Amino acid sequence: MAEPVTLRDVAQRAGVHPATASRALNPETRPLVNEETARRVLSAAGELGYRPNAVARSLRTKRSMTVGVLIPDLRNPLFPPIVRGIEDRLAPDGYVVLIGNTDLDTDREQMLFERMRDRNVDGCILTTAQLRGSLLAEAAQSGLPVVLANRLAEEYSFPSVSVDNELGIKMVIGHLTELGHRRIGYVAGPQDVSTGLSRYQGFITSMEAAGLSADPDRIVFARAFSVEEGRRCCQELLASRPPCTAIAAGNDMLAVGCYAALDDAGRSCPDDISVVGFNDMPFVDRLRPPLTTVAFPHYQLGAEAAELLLDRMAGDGHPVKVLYLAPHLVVRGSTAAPAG
Amino acid sequence: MAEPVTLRDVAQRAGVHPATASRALNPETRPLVNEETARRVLSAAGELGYRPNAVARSLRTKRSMTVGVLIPDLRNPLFPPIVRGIEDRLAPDGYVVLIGNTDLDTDREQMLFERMRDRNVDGCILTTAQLRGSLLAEAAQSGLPVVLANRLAEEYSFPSVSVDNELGIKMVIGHLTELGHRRIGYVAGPQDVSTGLSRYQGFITSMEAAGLSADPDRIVFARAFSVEEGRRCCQELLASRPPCTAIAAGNDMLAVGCYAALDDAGRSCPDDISVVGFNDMPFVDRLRPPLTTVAFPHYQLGAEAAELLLDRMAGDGHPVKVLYLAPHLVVRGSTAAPAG
DNA sequence: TTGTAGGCGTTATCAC
DNA sequence: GTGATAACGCCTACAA
Repeated sequence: MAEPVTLRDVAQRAGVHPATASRALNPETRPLVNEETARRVLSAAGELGYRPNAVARSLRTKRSMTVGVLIPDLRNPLFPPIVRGIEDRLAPDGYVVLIGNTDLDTDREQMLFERMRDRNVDGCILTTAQLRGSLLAEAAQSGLPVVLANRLAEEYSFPSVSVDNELGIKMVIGHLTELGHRRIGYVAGPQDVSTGLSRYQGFITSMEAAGLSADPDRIVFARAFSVEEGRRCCQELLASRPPCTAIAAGNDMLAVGCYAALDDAGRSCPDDISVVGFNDMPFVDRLRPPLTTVAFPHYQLGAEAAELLLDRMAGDGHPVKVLYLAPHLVVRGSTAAPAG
Repeated sequence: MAEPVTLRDVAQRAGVHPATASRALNPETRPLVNEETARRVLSAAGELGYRPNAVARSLRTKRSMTVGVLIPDLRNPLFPPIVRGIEDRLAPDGYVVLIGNTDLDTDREQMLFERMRDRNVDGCILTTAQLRGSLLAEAAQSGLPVVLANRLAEEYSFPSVSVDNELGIKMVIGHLTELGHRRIGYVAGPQDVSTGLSRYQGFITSMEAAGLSADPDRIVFARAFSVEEGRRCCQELLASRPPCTAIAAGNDMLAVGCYAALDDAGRSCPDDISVVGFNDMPFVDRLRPPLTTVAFPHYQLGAEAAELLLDRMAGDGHPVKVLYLAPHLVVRGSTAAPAG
């Protein structure tokens, strides 16, 4: 196959000691070595096709130039742009991304986090942490640089980037009430995840602020941010009396589930019932009907999280930053004035 | 912060030599050590919360329990299920996944592949290789276990999993001709990628087999598998005379682009023009109109690729396997009989 | 400016 | 069955 070229090989060819070769090859220490010598080393390295062994370097320097990214499920269209934003911000600095899907399963989260730590990652971006899971405790205690993306922690202080969920929901309720809706149902996401909780709280607050009752009969809790759960919850809502004229969903996946339930029940959106989502996932503008939803810049959220992580890893004692991205409402075809 | 527990710490606490502790901790070599001693070591490790340092181990053993996955762009909904399938198949065996988005850019491909090799990955899954790019040459020469997913190599022999693209296109043409279409346009994907090329070839072959002419005026080549390119190509097709009554697209992204171009032009799908995609990406069943397309099991494709890679990494001299998954046509609302 | 030496945490190969 | 030793490839005081 192929014989790996090591620093010794380069040094030998350049006629210098490996230590000198190391210094010449490393931009940081290059000034320490004679220009001419450095040139010889560099060209020897080039000719041999030398690539430093990142593992050996990592063992020595305690830096792996690798970061871990934990997400619930890549198949949720919300996450690909976030991951992409992370990678794009990190790649120019030489980092590479380890990815792990957790399914919001505590054990799996734990396992993946440990595997990443074992591999000496320089930092982690979590979009996955349960509000009070042991993962956050472990992360905090480990001293590993950790940044939260699209999530907030209750009890620990991590840098984070997220959306102003309350504000987003407020926009949703504002839009629906303007259209004339009064009986608004809510499909809430899991309450042990910060996005689920804060949007739910935002719903309650906004409804009350609008002088409407957040009737518990018109609130259903999904066990996961999934299409299937959205469908189930919507079915329940359809049975409530008097019926809702609009449904707000904790995220777009749940909203798509509502579409499915409405189809099943032979109800039309928005003629019979309006539906609003949250996230503005890719392609929801092309659903039938196009989904009215709360948008925020996903890619940028990832990029910002990466930026925070870089700060953190540089360890310049920056204070812990908590960033909020502004949401905005995108009105499309899934909302209309109530029928009556 | 936290003091990392090393093998020496465990050994010391168990009152044995580090080498013995190592043997006791490793299932493979445990039989070599006294049961009682092993027990002591294990419990010492447990009490201290010992986790072996994967980097050090990797330096020594030349295995990193890490595999690299290169894809064009995670934001193309085709890839998340594939990546997920890969991870799920690999995780039980202790592997972790490094991911890289290449945008089909040769330099970026190269860079990411090298970074992964530097980190001593045990293998790579490529869904991204240009047909004749230097990446494949480098991969072949490196001796690193490499598997192709959703791609085929022209000049090298790699294990691979892909769809039978010719067959898929044949189904598309069969469906359209049955509906009565004769003037069928084609939005071809990039020809330097195997999926683009084989589907294009399949189109030509199928058209001829159906006794139709594959008129060059009704074939447009996209420079990328993107919505934007699909839109552009469809615009061109709309200008051809006599006009097509149906458009087949090289993949779903291009088909979505066709939707956009039709919207722009005020043409209706399927009333004015039928559109067919390829891939059955998630959510295309919920587009407006639901997209008729060629489906295949994405998740399973990833899982199979991972399986092939595991074989390869085990190095049991298996012959090179080339796997094809059967496609099937999913007829939805975007196709209908031609207007006239 | 360059060479020497030691060690990062493991595991493999010896001896005992 | 266990301990000693060396080495994986690199970096970095320190000495020259």
